[in-house]
Amino acid sequence: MQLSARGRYAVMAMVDLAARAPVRSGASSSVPLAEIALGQRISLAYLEQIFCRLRRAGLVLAVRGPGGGYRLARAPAEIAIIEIIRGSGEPIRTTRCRPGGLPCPGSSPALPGARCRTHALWAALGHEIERFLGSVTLADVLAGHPAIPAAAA
Amino acid sequence: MQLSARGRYAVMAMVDLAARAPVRSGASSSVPLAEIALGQRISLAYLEQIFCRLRRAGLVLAVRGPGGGYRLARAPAEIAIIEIIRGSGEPIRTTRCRPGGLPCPGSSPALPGARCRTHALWAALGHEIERFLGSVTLADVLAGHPAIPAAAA
DNA sequence: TTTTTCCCGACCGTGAAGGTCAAGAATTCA
DNA sequence: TGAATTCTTGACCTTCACGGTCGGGAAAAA
Repeated sequence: MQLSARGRYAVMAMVDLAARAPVRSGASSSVPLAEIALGQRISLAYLEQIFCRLRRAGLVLAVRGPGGGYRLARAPAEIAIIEIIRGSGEPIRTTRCRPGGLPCPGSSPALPGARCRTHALWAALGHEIERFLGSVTLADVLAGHPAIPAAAA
Repeated sequence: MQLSARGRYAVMAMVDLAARAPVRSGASSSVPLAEIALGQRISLAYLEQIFCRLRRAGLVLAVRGPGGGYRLARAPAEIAIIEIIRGSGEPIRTTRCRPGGLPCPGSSPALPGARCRTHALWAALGHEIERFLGSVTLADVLAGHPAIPAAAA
């Protein structure tokens, strides 16, 4: 059970972006990737890949040319962490069962729906993860109390 | 974010073992791995690796020789899924931050505790996953309603 | 003493994660 | 206009851990 670097980097970079944006002079100015790469110690080339996906997911806006960079497409409080992880192309995979009602690899033919006995468990785990990451926003992380909603739940 | 095969196989095999045990004639008889391997379509050699770990974790008991095999060390209701996953040696890794209070790779020196801003988020996610998997037992999965405690929470 | 089963370390191939490179396109400023 | 800056994109490469095999052993029962 592990989170890959891409999803983690994506969230780290978005947090960094959100943190830098308000400091700028202009209200709607953008932050170049080079700055974030430096701050988060992520290679610029790799970060470009990630932001390309985030842009296509509609989470950030790109501005080219001198003085350009990236901006959040929405307010930090309106962006859930799950959106960033999904937007980065990182899948939440808890099963390897085939989709579309096909029988799971380990299922016995006698079982109802040809689902393996553990299928519901993995599905529930996936939902639980998505529920949690959907309940935390960029603003929460920035404010430094992302654990609160989880502990309270 | 994905669960590796080892942890998943471990749980599948334990469920299978728990399901087969009551069917046996003797009350405390054991199930040979070959049977489980066949039922779950997992290679016997790989399954042996996994059960070796589960045994060392104290989750199953091994009996050698003809008529031997494995038995659950405890009642299904007393075995939480998280124990199986931990016992199989699968780590729940949501961060890559260095342990022991060392600064996270991406942390800015100005941040308190030299923790990256997303550290608390990943830690909370890890706790959430462990909480869920700790709330479901082998008996729940066998009974077929492992999703209930999650949905209710 | 043979069979069955667990025990365990060594080994290996593959796929995907993680990361680099290079060429290009849009935009701004001098 | 042209040069600098920054995003855009696809192709490419490298490493490594996962998933899996192999082979020899040891215990226990028949």
